[in-house]
Amino acid sequence: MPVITLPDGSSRQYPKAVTVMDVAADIGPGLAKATLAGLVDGKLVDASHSIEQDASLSVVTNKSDEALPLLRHSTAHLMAQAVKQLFPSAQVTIGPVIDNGFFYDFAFERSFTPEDMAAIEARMGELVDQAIPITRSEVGRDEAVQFFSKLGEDYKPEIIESIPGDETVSLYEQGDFTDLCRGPHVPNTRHLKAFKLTKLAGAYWRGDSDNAMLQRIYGTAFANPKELKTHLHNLAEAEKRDHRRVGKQLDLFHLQEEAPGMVFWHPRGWAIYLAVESYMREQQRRHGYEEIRTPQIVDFSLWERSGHADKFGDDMFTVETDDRKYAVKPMNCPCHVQVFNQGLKSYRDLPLRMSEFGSCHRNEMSGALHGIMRVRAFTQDDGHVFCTEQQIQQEVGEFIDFLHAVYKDFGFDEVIYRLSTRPPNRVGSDEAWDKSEKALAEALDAKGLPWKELPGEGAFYGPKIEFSLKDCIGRVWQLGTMQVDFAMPGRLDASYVDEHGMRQVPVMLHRAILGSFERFIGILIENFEGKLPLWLSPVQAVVMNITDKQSPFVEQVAKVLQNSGLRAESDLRNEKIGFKIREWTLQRVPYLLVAGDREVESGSVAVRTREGKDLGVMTIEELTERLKNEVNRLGESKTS
RNA sequence: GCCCAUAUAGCUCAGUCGGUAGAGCACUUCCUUGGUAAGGAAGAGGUCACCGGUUCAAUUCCGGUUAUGGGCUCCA
Repeated sequence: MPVITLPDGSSRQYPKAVTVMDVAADIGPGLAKATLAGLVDGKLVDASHSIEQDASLSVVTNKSDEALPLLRHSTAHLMAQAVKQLFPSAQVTIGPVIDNGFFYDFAFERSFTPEDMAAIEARMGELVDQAIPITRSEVGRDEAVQFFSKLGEDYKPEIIESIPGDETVSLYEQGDFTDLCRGPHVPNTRHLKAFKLTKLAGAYWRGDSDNAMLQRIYGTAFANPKELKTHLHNLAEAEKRDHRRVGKQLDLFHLQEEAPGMVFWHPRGWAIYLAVESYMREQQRRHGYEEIRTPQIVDFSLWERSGHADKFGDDMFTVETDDRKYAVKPMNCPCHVQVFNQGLKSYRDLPLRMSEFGSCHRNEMSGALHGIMRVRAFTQDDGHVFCTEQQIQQEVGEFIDFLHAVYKDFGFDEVIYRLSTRPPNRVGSDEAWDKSEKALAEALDAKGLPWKELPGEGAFYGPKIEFSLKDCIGRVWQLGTMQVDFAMPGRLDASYVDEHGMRQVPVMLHRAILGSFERFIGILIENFEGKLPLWLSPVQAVVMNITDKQSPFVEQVAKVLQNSGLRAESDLRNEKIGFKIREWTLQRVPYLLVAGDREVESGSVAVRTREGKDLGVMTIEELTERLKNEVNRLGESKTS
């Protein structure tokens, strides 16, 4: 006699076990029709789930928070059913829900085409119209393996093998299609009425590049067509922020075939770069870093000693002369150890902080390149701290504060924290790894930051904290990093004299805040849609005349602003003021300054912001003062 | 590197069922001197990414290369 408690606090008693759907029907036929699943004691279950004992129940309809993943998962099955009907020889593998949608991977003798995708989507629509019931059954493992083997499915048995022994194996059947699945699912295909297949891609079976390449179809689904439409619209809008698009519009940089993955910075893009660089230079100086500069090419033997050649040799650019082989440096750390090694260091010198805007080259795989976010030539805001084991925690803590202060100045607050721990392929003792992983985890916890562990993702010489941000369409990019390294200093013979006069090997912390200028500026552009705060804007103000009469005055104003250290330009073109305003607004110039006869008369300009706000008339002194103050306030002026 | 797609004027794109191409914006010149998101006219501008093949003829069809885009894998 289960008593079912509903979200409104009311309860209903039943003489025997009831399903979620029974209860929904008991409440009303309208609810039964809308029922997708149930939350029984907080656990999401099928509408057909039988409730044997007293429980709380919340009926899930497409208005519930739980509906979206459910709909997407069921839509993935729907897609698989359509694919199996259209391409019977395709084999099904996995089809999970992901952020904003789902995908399903198929093994098929050929690649799917965009036309196939349209056909699949059309068939999915037909299956929805057929209102096919979706039912769950639980089976034994052997039975399940046999079932899929008989169907000629090679991948499903492999998945069944990997299901933990104490978990039941369940199948979901909808018409002529049955899939292995944990569930839950919607009770009928008729509930799936707002979906779209979005892209085709290859994907390795089990994410391993040694395995077969499968055909992945991505899609998304929503509770109703209106939400789907909104989502697609938002996505299209977000793509307008793409740094490649904005970079072209604002004439910031370009890339070309002769130098794949290497940025040609144009004057305006370089102005941003320089603003970021001089800011970082000053910040690092204030945080006790000494800036250095090390060679661009270094004999290959150094990379052999550091261990990089072994692991990354194929990805390094090399330069060969008659009798020597050099590597174009892929990173700066071994060079920094060389600087550390000059002269005898005392424990009194530690922690010793070194920084370099280090230009690095890595021959990244062609498929990895992405605009200026993933390139082959980049400059890191690199830094290394040589310290003792006891100093690690303190240094890591200070670094995290430093990083936050910098991100705040750039207007970034949604940082993703991840701790990557020991990989299978590594150097250094387990004891050293234990210590360094613990040091990083404790530093994060001490700051109360939410972090996720990425097991096995650490560098070969040590664990690392990754500080990441999202781009315009939600892709996550690593910017900052803090890595503990017990290995490299020893390999490269770094040492200091401790308080007892004994030689000790220092610990080395590798760290970056921006990561690379290229990626950071890419993220910056997308974050602000090109509307950078004043201190980063490549052109901070444009002074324009209304007729030729004001030209000398306009040039004079531009000069005054330039002499105050502002990036100002004049626009004396024979164009109407409306045209100039439009052009410079589209160029995201923060301040548009107009001088007509009236302003010349009073030695002032009419000030308009790129947001279209009229700030009235200001004298040149007032204006200069205002702009300089705003520049000094840095990131507070975030506008997006 | 792997799977798929794409490559036409400076930019955004159209087009050619195989007969060497077009628009808008930008550019140049001229007219216009106009007060806050596009004033008007004329002109110039393309080995249709590159290399091969098929063909009387290839920008178009086929193959390869390179680059770019979306994923996968990788990311010291």
